[in-house]
Parts: sequence; C-alpha cells; structure tokens
Amino acid sequence: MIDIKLLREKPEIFYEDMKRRSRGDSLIRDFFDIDNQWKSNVRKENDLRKEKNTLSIEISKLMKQGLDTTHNKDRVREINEELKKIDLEQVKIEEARLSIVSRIPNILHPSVPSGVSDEENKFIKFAGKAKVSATNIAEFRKATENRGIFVDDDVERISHVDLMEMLNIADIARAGKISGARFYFLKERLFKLEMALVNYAIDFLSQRQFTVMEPPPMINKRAIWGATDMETFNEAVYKIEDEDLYLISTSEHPVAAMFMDEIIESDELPMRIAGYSACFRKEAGAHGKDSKGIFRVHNFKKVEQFIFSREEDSWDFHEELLKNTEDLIGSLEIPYRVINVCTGDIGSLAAKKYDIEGWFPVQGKFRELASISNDTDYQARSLNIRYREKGELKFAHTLNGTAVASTRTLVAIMENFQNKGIIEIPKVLIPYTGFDHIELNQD
RNA sequence: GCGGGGAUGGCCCAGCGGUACGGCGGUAGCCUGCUAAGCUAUUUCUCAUUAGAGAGCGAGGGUUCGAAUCCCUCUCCCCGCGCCA
Repeated sequence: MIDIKLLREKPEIFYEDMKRRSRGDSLIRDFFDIDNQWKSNVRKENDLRKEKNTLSIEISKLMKQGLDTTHNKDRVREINEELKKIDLEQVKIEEARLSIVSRIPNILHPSVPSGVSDEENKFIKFAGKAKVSATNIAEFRKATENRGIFVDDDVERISHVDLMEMLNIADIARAGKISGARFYFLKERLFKLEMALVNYAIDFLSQRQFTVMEPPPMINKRAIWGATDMETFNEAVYKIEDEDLYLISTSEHPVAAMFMDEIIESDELPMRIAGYSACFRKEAGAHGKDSKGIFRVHNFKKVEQFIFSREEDSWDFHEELLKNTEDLIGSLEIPYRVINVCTGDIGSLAAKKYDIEGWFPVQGKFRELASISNDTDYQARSLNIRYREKGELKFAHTLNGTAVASTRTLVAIMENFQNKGIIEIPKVLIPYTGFDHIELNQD
C-alpha cells in the first residue's frame, strides 16, 4: 500500500507516476473526492462525540446530586441515532477509499523504463553462450541487442514435452486424468534432478548469509492481501473452501508476512531469508499459453530469496539479489539475459524489477526464469512491518527474487542440455544428483 | 476436540460500569569539568493544526446516558487432558 500521508501532501508525485504508467489521473482524483467526504464526516462525528462526552459527564454529576437526568439522556440518544447514520456512511466510504488506495501502485524508481508492454522492457546484459539454430538467429540478435554470444546449433533439438515422453521421465497424461491440465508426475531421474536443483540452490544461498526455511504453504486472508497485489491474487491464488486459508503462489508471501505487525530492531537488519516451498498458481490469465508439458503449471517448487532491509539500503540489496540469481543460473550454464522491466509490465508492488530470462533453444526465445523486485516500503506498509532506529519507527523495505523455480529450470536444462537423445546434467548439479545424464527410464 | 488461564501505546503491567495507573525504553530540555545518576516534559492514530477535539484496551456485535470493565460470537497465545504422522 502507498503512504496516504504522502499522497495528501505531495499528490504531484503520484500524478507523475501514473502518467509514466500511461494510466491517467482518475484513480488519484477519485481518492481526493472520497477522502474529502471522509474528512467532513470525521469532523461531524467528532463534534457529536464531543457533545455526547460532555453530556455523559454531566449526567454522572447530576446523579451524584440526585438531580433529574432525563433531558441529557434523551439528547444522548438523539446523538447516538445521528452517529449511527454517519457511521454507516463512513464504513462505506472507508471501504471505497481502501479499494482505491490499494489500487494505487508503488512509486517507480527513476531508472524504470517507460513502456506499454513487455516489448519495451530494457535489455541490460547477456551472459553465457547460447546455442542458436539458423532460423532463430535474427530473433536472438534482436533480443540481445547484438551483444549475445552464440554458436550455431547444428543438433536436432526436440521439445521438452517430446523428450520427457521419449525418455519416460514424466507422465502428463495420467496427471491430466486425476488433476487436469497443467499438472505432472515427474519420474525417476527427472524427479531426482528437481530435488538436486532445490538442494543446490539452498546450499548456494546458505553460503551467502541467507537463513533457509520452509514456510507454511497456506496463509490467511490478512497475510495474503498484505503480501500480494490484486492482480496476483485474482490470477494466481487458490482458496481453501470454508477456511480462511489460501494456497501460496510463492514463498515470498509467507516469508514477507512472517513479520506482520512486528517491530524489528534495526541492528537485526538486513535479514536475508531463503524460502523453499511448493507454489500453487491458478494461471487464470494464461488460457492456451504454454499448455503442453511442464513449462507453465499449477504447482512447482521454488527457492526464493527475500530481504528485509533499512530504507536507505534496499537499492544495494536489489543489485545483490540480482547478482545471486545471475551467479546461480550462470553456474547451471544456462545462457540468460537480464532485463529492466518497463512501466507497463512491472505490476503494482515493485518500484523496480529485473527479470532474468533463460535462452530456450527449442522455443527459440528467451523466457522468464527469475524475477527480482524491490518493493520498497509498499509491501511492508500493507503488512505493518516496521523497524526501530534511534527510537523512530519506520516501515521496512522488502525485496524478493527467485533463486530457482523447479519446472521452468528443468525445461531450460532439457532444452539446452539434450544431446543425442539423452540429457546431460549441469556440472554443478552432479554432486547432488549422483548421475551425469538422464537416459531412457526402463521402469 | 474438552477444560482452565490470557491478549491494554515500542516493551512490561494496573484498572474489572463514570474522562486509560505506574514502570522500563525512546526523544527533548535542565543539571554536572566528562560519564553515570538525578530532575522536568513528551511518547499511538485521526481531524484541525493557533488553541483544541476525537478515537484507541485481540476482532466483531449487544446492553447502557456512559463499556478496558457486563453479555454474545470469533481469532490467536499459554497450561493440562484426549487424538494423531
């Protein structure tokens, strides 16, 4: 949530921000309309309550003297009627105001590029060496602004969907039978590779000062509303029937909400936390997209980096998170590019967001593998997470970034590391898998 | 699931129908050669910002002229019992 005080004091900041997002003024103007109504009601209520309090004290005095109090009591009853009316109105106004305020996005960092769609995300860098087939070279060059390093790919590559079937390492059809589309059974070495990826990422972050943990996979409404934005909530979040519980779509949410309503001593900051969890996503807005295989699924595993920081440090930590994920994906030998996500694609929580997109040689394009955001104080304000510095309470800054997302990274490995019908294992993972390739599963 | 206890400003804690007690910590000032101690004021949110006013005692209802206090519903925590991977 944004800072209402700041909005009242410096509305021009928000008008300017909405302009950069090409979203128009109406949301901000609606806020002031309704906020003025709210203020005028508060004044009315305060006046009435003042009169009521005065009368109440008088009643107590009159009673002690044994005098008549009916006149005062009648007036208080009248006031109560009036208060009830205004209060009813005020509840509605507050609801409406909250729904407006919660739709006002975070204030963007100046370095966020302006743009309407993901087409205008800004290329930052490329790393690795991509295998690019002749038909995809133009696309690759464009996507890396001619700075991508690649070799001509003469190997005949097949999609991860076909590869999984050929090697008998996943069962999508039976998952469909019992659960529906976008579910999967992972079998044998592909399953072990997933476990290896997760364990590798956990060890990787342990060595970089992260406290590793597994959070609850379901959280209540207050926590999820505080941690997420409406878009994610509507498109991703599953609700548990008859319970105040929601399945998490990322461990970012329980980890962020972990310190809800708490005050952190400033010498405990920064707190680096790595959360590992299953992630459940409805994928409501993705009908027809990536409908085959395990690229886009309702459930996957993810290791997520999270940092609570002081307000003045968060931009440094944003770069640190990016570097961690780059080092991690780089160590897996997956070629990738980093982009600075533009105003039209960034969503409402983040003040700035980097995406790391891996090169998928079969699809012939870069696809998102990781997303690294600085939410500044926006998420912490909704969750009421503060820290104390020299006796002053401030909202913490929160940052999050993917370390590794299981299924998508598996697809990246399957597309990049297939070799004459087998899948080679990235070197750093071999100590975790105990094997160096995946061949036909005979079971 | 059953019984008992609890939730009060940043923290601790009193109040148990008549304007929220006190301590600790924080901040500002005074005092002191310095430090410590001591003294004074202040400490949440909202409206108005000049004086001032209102709200707030886990959440939501109710009774009452008046509720932290009484009644109902719910949430979470602690202790015991039961069940359980």
